Amino acid sequence: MQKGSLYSHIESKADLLWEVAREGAEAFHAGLDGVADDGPVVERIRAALRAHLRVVGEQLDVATVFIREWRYLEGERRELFLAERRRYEERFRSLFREGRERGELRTDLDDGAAALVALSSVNWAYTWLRPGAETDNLADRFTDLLLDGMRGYASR
Amino acid sequence: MQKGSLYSHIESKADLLWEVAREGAEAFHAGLDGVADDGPVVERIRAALRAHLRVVGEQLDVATVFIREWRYLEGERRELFLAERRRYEERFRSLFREGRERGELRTDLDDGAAALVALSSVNWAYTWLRPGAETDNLADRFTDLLLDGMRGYASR
DNA sequence: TCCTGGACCGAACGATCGTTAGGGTGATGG
DNA sequence: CCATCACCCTAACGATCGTTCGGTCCAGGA
Repeated sequence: MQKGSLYSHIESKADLLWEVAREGAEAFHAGLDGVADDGPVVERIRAALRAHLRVVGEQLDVATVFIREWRYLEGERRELFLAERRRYEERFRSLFREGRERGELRTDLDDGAAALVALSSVNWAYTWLRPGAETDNLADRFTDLLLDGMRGYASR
Repeated sequence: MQKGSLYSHIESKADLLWEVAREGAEAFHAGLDGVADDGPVVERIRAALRAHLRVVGEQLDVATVFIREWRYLEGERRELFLAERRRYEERFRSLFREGRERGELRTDLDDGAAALVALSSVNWAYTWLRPGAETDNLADRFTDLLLDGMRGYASR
């Protein structure tokens, strides 16, 4: 397709970015929607990381916009997107908070830092993950590392 | 400064990118050079994460090139840079490997995954860290989370 | 069958980008 | 005091980018 032909599908480049950004928000939130809202928090965290990495692996371009390229949004759209993004991060964080409150995670857990480290790990994957690669195993390795840590042995 | 004036300092935009990329490699490797090569591995990991985050906080633009923008390098420079970057990651990984071999970290540790998660966490900071912000505390929070994990209590 | 509409092409537009050239300014040192 | 040099400016160039427009092609419906 020639560059000009694109404009029978979109209104402007900014519009296209906005559409892809919304598609990304939808995909990532839909991933979290598939995570049970009860049961062991540890398994819900695993499911959330799997869902996130799955979107990155299966919709790499959309994920790239949601993760990084959204910052070229302008005006009100930027604010609307940021609200969705903060909501996504908050949904993650509340997983860790709930785990701490229920005693399934350390009672001294800094859930903000925990969500940040977990999301950093899976976000960064958009820079190196091959499109279409298998991601569930990777997500599980991340989950085990984050939950059990690197030293000593954990309770599992 | 007007854009044209820049060219009394550089040869081309590509040259500038190359210079900043090398400056980044130097800064990050210098950070690791400041980490002791003996003593408790756990403290060396802490020092390495501190050093990395310090570069991100103090030289955000240089760090951004080292972490992400290097991919616009072309030809041989790209290969040279990638070798330096791989070496940096390998230096990190060898920390975790040594920790495992010495029994200071889990004997079943996947040191590749460990280095990936640790570096992802600190790399991602270039997207949100405020330039000049204090980073040592943050690095310590990351270190504790990664080493001790999120569930149960660890040996410290 | 013809007509319509959607998808794409090809060429062009103005704006921006990377770069060059020529010139001005101000500090430094012989 | 003048020459020099580093540093920056302005103006312009060609290339690329985002966008528009007229036209072609083709599938589906009347």
